[in-house]
Amino acid sequence: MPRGLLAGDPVDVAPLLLNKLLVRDGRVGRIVEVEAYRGAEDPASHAFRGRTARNATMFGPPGRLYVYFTYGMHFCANVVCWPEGVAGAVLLRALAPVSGLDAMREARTASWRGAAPAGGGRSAGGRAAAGGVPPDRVTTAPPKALPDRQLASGPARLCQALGITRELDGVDLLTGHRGVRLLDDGVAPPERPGVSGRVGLRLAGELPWRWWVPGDVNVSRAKAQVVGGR
DNA sequence: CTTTGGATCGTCT
DNA sequence: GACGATCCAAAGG
Repeated sequence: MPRGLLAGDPVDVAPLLLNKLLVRDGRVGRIVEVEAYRGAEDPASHAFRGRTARNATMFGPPGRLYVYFTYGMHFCANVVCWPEGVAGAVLLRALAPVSGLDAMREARTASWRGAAPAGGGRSAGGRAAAGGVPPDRVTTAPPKALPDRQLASGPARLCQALGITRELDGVDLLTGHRGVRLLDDGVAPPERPGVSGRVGLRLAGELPWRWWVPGDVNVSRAKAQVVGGR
C-alpha cells in the first residue's frame, strides 16, 4: 500500500481499496464496500464546514485512520486521502471476514451479555430488557450465532467486529501501530465494481460514490446495488 | 419479504 | 436543542 496512492482524490482511491485487507490484531477482513467523501467539496462530508476537533484527522496526512462516533452508539472507520491540509476520506462500509472469525463474532455479540437491564427505562425493541423480562434473558447468548456474512457487513458492524473505536482515530494504517493495518496481498480490485449513490445521506446522496465487489455476500444493502452501464 | 421506530450521546448551531 | 456517513427487532403484508 504505497502512501502516494492514498494521497489522491477519494473518488479515485475508493474503488482501489476494494479487495485490500484490513487487519486488527488477529482479525482480518477483505474490504468489499466503500464510499468516497470529498471534504470541502462535498456537502455530505464531515469536513465540509471546515476543521473541528472531531474531524481533525481528515486534514492530516493520507493513510491515517479517521474514526467517528455517531447515533450515540456506533463507530465508523475511514481511510484518510488527499495531501496533508486537504480533507478527504474513504468510508469502509463492509468487510468479507478472512480470519479471526471467532473474535469478530465475540466482539459483535458481547453486548448481549454486557447489556444490563436498565433501571427505569423501557424499550420496545433492541437488546435491553423490556419490562417484565427476567434477568437471565439478557445474560444468555443470542438464540443463533451470527452468520459470517453479518459479522462486518456495515460501517458500524465492521468497527464492532474489529474493535475499532475513537481511541484508534489518527493511527497510521501503513505502519501497523496499535495493531491496525491496511495490507495489499496481491488481490486486484474488481475491474468492474458495482456503483451506486451513497447510503444514509440527507445531502448529495445521489452522487455515485459508493463501490462494492460484485456478488460478494458481505456487501450491505444489497437492494441498493445497481450497476451502471454494461 | 418490507417498513417502522427506538436506542443513545458527541458534536455543532 | 437538534441531529446523525447505523443497527436491531418487532410489526405488518
